[in-house]
Amino acid sequence: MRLAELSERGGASTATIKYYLREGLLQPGRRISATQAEYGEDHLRRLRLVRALIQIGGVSVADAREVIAAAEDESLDHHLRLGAATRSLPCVERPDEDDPAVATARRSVDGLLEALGWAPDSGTDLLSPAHRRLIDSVTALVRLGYPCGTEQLLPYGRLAAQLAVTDLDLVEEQPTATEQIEAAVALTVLYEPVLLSLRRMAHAEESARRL
Amino acid sequence: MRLAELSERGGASTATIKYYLREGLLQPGRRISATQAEYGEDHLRRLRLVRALIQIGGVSVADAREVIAAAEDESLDHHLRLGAATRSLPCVERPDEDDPAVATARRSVDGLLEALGWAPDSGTDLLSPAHRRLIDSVTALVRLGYPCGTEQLLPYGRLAAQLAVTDLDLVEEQPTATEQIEAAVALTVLYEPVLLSLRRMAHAEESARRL
DNA sequence: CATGTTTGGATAGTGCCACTGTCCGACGAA
DNA sequence: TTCGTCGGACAGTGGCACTATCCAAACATG
Repeated sequence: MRLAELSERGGASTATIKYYLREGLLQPGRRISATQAEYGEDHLRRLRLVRALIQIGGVSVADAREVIAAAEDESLDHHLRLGAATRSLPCVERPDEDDPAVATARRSVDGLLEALGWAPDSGTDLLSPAHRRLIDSVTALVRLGYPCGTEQLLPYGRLAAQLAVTDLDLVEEQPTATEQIEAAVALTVLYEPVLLSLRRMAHAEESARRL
Repeated sequence: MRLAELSERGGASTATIKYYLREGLLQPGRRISATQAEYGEDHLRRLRLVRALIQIGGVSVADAREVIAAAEDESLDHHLRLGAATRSLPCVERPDEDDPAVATARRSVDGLLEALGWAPDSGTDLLSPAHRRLIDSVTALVRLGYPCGTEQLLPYGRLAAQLAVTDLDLVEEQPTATEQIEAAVALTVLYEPVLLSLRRMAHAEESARRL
C-alpha cells in the first residue's frame, strides 16, 4: 500500500508517518521507483503499535524508539529481549543519597523486596528504572508524611506479583518468539492505563459502598 | 517564612513558586508590607503536594489546580469531595461510536462491570474519565489484535477492587475530614507510579522465575 | 500525448507546556 | 547610607509532538 493508505488505516496523518520514519520508529517502505514507496501489513501493524504506545501508553517518541529497537535487536536472546523492552523505558536522575526521606524510602523498598522474596538489585548505579521510580514515589509520599513503610507497600507488592502472573500468561499465549516480544511490550505498556482506570473506578465503587 | 525559605524547603525555585501562585495552585502569602509576604507551614505542605502531583504523579498544572480546587470546595460534602478530586483528572475526547473496535471495547468493559457487580455508568455523555480511558485503552488493545474481552479484564478488575479496599483503609486512617480528602488525592495519584513500578519489577521477577 | 493530481522527501514552522530570566521599585540589615 | 534581598510583572526559553509548505518526479485521465 501507499503512504496515503497506510495513513488511512493506521490512524495517523501522512505528515506524522513521515515524522515517525525520520525518527526511526518505522522502517522505510520498499522503494518501487525514485519517488514512490510501498508499505506492507508489517508497517501497518508497527504503526498501530507505535500510535498505541504514544497515545494510550503515554510513552515519548524517543522511548518508543528505544523499546522497539530493543524488541527487534537480534543479538539479544529471547528472555533478555523480553526484559530489555520494558527496562529501557523511563530515565530519572539518581536519588540524592543524603536526603533522609530518600533513605527512608530505600529502606521501605528493600524491606518490601525481601518480604516478597524478590531478587534485590545490587548497587545504586544499577537500579532498574522501575526500582528508581518506586523509590522516588515512596520518597514523595514520605515527604508528605504518609505512612509508606514495608507493611504499607506489601499488599501492593503482592497484587503486583499476581498481575505479573496474569500478564505473562497472556504473553506466553503468543505462538512465536517475535509475537511474544511484541505482546510483552504492548501488554506491559497498554495494560497500565487499564489498571489505573480500573483502580479509580474501584475507588468510586468502594467509596460508595462504605457510605 | 519568606519565599526563599519556602523555595528551599519545598524543593522548587522561587520562580516556580511565583508561577504556581500565578496559576492559582498556591494561596498568596500573608502580606506583611507592600512588597513582602509571609508563608506558613500550610503553604509548605501544599507546595510539596503540588510538586509531588506534578513531578511524581505526572499531573498537568491545569489538572492539579482542578483537583486542589475540588478538594477544598467547601460547598461539597465529604463523600463528593473525595470523589471530585479524582473525577476531575483526565479529559479525553468522546470515543467514536461508529468504530467497531470501540464497540467491542465497550462490550468488554460493560461485561466486566456487570461481572464485578459495579454500578454501570448511564449514558455515553456521562462516562467518568476513568471509564472513558478504560474504553480507549481496551480499544487500542483490540485494534492490535490482543484478546481483551471481559474474561481477560476480570482478573485486573478483581485486583483493582482489592487495591481500592487497601487504599480506602489508608484514607480512613486520617483523623480529620480535610486530611482524608488530601490523603485521597495524594494516595490516588502517588500510588499510581508505585503500582506501575511494582508491576514492572514483578514482571522481571516472574519472567526470571519461568526461565 | 497533455494535463492535472498524487507521491515521497526535505525543511521550516506551530502550538502547547512547564518553567525561567530579567527588570523594577520597595524593604531591611550592617 | 548602602547594598543585598524581596516580591511582582511579564517576556522569553527549551522541549516535544507534530504540521505546513515546497518541490520534482510519477501516475491517472482524457
